[in-house]
Amino acid sequence: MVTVRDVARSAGVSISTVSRALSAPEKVAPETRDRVAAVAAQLGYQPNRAAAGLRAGRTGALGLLVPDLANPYFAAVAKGVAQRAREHGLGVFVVDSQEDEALEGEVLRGLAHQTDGVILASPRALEADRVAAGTKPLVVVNQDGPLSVVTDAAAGVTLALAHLAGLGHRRVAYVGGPATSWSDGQRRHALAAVAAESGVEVVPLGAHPPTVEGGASAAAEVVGSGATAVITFNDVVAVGLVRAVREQGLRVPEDLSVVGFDDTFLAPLVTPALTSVGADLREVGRRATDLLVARLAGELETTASLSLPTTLVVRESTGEAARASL
Amino acid sequence: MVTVRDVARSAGVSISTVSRALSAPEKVAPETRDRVAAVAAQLGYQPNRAAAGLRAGRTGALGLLVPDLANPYFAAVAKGVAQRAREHGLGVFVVDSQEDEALEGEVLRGLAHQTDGVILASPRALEADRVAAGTKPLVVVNQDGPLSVVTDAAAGVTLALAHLAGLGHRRVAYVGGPATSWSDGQRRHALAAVAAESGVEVVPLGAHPPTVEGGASAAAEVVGSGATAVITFNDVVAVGLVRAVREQGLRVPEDLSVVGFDDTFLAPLVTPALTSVGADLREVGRRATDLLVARLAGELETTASLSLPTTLVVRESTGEAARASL
DNA sequence: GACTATGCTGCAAACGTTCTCAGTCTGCGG
DNA sequence: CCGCAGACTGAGAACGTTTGCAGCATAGTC
Repeated sequence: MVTVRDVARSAGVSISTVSRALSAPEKVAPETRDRVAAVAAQLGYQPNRAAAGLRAGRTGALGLLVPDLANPYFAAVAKGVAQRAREHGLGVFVVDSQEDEALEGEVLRGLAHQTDGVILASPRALEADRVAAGTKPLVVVNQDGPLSVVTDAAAGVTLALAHLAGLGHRRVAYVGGPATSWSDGQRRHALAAVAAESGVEVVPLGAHPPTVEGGASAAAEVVGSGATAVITFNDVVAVGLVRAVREQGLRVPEDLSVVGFDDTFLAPLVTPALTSVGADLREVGRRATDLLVARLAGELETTASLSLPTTLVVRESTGEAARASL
Repeated sequence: MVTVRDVARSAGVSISTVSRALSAPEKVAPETRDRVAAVAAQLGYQPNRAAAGLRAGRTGALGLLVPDLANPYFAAVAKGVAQRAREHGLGVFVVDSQEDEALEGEVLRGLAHQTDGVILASPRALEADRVAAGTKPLVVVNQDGPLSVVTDAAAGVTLALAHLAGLGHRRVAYVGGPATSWSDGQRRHALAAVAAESGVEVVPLGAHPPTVEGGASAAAEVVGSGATAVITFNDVVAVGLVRAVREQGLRVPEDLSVVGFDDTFLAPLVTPALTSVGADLREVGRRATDLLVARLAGELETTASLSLPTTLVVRESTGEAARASL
């Protein structure tokens, strides 16, 4: 492995100069800088990040904690983070906590010690552990925190309700996600607040797992609620719900309009294609990264919150309310 | 930040002893070890990986290069890697090359210098760059290499063809993926080899992008081929194809049977649910990680290949061949 | 009782950087 | 011609850990 010493020897300068030439070019004479750069390139020198980090006190990497990498939602966020981090010249340590809350705290502490800062994309509220992350900056996604990036749930549900109201729906059910989900809470809250002014009655239903099975298990409840339209916690739940109500002989959207959430790539692929409230999750990842980087550079107060807009993508799963109720 | 010195002072031993107590417990007296462990725990000591890596010559992290984290295929592999790496006490540096081949080489070199080894999940053949990764062990997924984990494409297409033959299909098209894809080549090869003995005529079609649009663009070619069944490069292509042929008034599976590949979580969710040739991609990630770890521990020859079984999951998109041809 | 294993511990040198500090050299004003 | 500012460079100490080597008991062997 070629080190800074090799470059120095080969360029006929000291290691200090090599270091400066590469990381603080303005502090070195132009011709020296060029010579060093040329030699470094020729030798294929790659600075040892560990060593640099050790001395400089920063690791050049940031941590990303997600509950499930295989979930398209988090995958999209992760992609945004990975992408932007690379642009900033930072590495990304990704940890999949496998939805395990206990693991999450432990992993968070571990991550904090080998990164410059952490992005926490877990939907679970982890007040205690977040504090335990210690002195390292922590950016949370779709959750409350000193540094946070959230998607505008209120705007999202407002759009969805307006859309449904425009189609003549007067009674809309909401199939919620896990009770521990911050986003679920935000949506329920927003739904209650917005319902009145959009002239729609909202029927909040119980918590269901954010899976196909969760959606299926909510079918009976939805049908029994007398709603002509339903908003679900996410697209996967919507798919499960659609499938289950179809098996009961109901048609979507003729008998029941369904609005998904997150507008994952799943939404346009299923039949009927899902109308879904979405946000650019990749952008969420990018902005979270930017926020963290800015904080690391000291360009930021210790607290900053960013709300990203949501959109409603209308597809085939929503239509006119044909009947007063089911 | 609490260092090994703090623990040493607090436990009344030297830093060497602390280091040994934590990383080579058998070399230290039981009571000393316990005292050190207790103090370390109490102080919340977390070893600085960068420093440890610097001295020991290993970073305690491995690199994972994927072309697209948001692609369920790679997301599943990544999850397996992340999961198993954590079990081994290793970190994972994830880089998303964004399908950019040029970037891939550069990134690979960069990764090699800040990890102990790299898992390359790119479908593109990168002979030159893989060599450039240098001395660090490299495990490739679904590609040729000294260290590799592949899914058994031959077994997969055999299963698919047998299934289709059993349904009476005599002419089966294959909608291929990118020409640079190693997996695509393997499948074409296997299809040609297996066709004869299964009594099915295989019509290999051109290369298409591995996207919904790619599937749609293949529709005309498929219909024109006179095949009653088609095997696609992956599930997403299958979805696009199904959609496009339906718009031409054909029914799936009545008029055309469709077999996807990879059996991603998409397959059961679309309508009709896709019959798909699958492999446990998470397991692929896990085994790749194990392979790399074994190699790092020196328990392995410099070359080792692992082939994981594939299965055929029969769903709704395949059925009896009703007509001799379209 | 001396000598040698044996088990445990501490000292100090690395690992490859960054960064402070103290030079050295040039050019310029006095 | 001297002094001094300014631009650049080099020596060397740190960063936190691992690890070879040596020291030192203790116990075992003759």
